[in-house]
Amino acid sequence: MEILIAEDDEQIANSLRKNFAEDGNPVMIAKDGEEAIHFLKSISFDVILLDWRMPKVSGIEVCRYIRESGSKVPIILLTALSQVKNKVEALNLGADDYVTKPFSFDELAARINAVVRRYQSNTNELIFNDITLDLIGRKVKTPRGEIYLSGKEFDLIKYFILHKGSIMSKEDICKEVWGVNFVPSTNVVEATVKNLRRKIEDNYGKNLIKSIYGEGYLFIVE
Amino acid sequence: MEILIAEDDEQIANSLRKNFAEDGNPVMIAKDGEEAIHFLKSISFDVILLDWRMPKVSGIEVCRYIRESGSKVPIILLTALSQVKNKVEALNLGADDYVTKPFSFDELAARINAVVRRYQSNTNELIFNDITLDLIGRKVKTPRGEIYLSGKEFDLIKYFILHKGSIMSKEDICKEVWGVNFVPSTNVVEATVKNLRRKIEDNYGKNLIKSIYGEGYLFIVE
DNA sequence: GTTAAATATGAATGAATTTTCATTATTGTT
DNA sequence: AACAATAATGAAAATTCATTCATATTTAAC
Repeated sequence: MEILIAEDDEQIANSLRKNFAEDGNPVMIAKDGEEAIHFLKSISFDVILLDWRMPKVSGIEVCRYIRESGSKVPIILLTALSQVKNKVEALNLGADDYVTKPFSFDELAARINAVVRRYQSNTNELIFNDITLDLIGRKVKTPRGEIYLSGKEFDLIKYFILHKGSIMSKEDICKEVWGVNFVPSTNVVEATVKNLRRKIEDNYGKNLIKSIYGEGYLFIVE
Repeated sequence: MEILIAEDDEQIANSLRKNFAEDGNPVMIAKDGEEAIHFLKSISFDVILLDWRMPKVSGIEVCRYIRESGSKVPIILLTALSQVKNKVEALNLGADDYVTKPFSFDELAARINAVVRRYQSNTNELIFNDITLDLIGRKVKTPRGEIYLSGKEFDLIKYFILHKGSIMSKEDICKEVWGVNFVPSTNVVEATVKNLRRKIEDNYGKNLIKSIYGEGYLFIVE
């Protein structure tokens, strides 16, 4: 989980970085709001922690900037200001949570999990590496352009990405993609996999769907 | 916004009810966790406030019950327990926020707005009267059963519901449903409207799509 | 290496959807 | 009421998609 921390107090920033690193989460630190906005223009994060008081551009202004740019990324304000009117202002501006210093790292981590969980469980995108499924528009986007998939192919790649990294039996795939009471007497599944493979490969260069002899398919995670 | 409050302290409960009522939000009060679960079985709320310590069933158990039943409704724990381990436990169980007593009503209201905003902005359903579009499953549900729509028909009814109550020109409909650079030389739009009308009428009894001579279509809101 | 089972593939079929088109019906205006 | 413009309709044509089938290739086990 990529985390952006905008915090001018080096001690706090480094302590957070250390804690997150222990949990295996890479952290990027911006020393003021201006730098945070600079990072945000080119990198996408899973959650953003903002100190309120920072040089140049304040956390609350960064928050406003993010929301005005249309992003829904989870934002947590992280500040010494404990007055109700500050909290209300931040939350109304689109922040997802507000934690006052000093705080416990465990609580912060739990709050981050809560907002990220909510964000991801309700998002309309399914992302795998640089392949993004737009679940509502039913489009597949990659840096190399859009992949045009038919309905069944889209359902199939969605199932694959949702179960990436583990072997999926053909029976289970069938149940989910073709419907509970559909028992194929032919090789529809294989045929659809074939077509999907071709389209991914055309766009992606390599194939991501591996066959496991006698067991099913595996969507590869590197 | 329908709010459920589970709180055994009558004074707190009534004070909250009064405050929410001033903002025009109807409130339902459960005096313990058991009653809260009872309400939840038949009524749907926009947000749920749970006291941790309550007779019979605790707030944290209600929270667990809600998440296990598959609901994603926003939940805020509202308690005197301020220890970090309690907060962490609640948030990890699926609560969206945790507010410790005593709290300011303004802050609580702002936190409610934050979680509800997040919840609603990312919902995958489009509801009109008793017609529900499942935007991801691309299904249309009504109390009289499911309506089976083809791709174009689904896109069209989605556009209609999003713009209900105002006249939609055929050019605008075309742009959105068929794509920006599609200029029909035939009456595709009318033909698709016809098919959609028939399917809605078969299920719904009456037609909801009105033609405005010379201007376009209007999806009726009573 | 052989073999049998499992999987992959290209082409053909069948079904559903989308679009077209000719005709009919409706609307607003005179 | 007559007219012209607009909209609705049924059926046909075109297209796309899902499925089937026959054949080829790959795999694991012997």
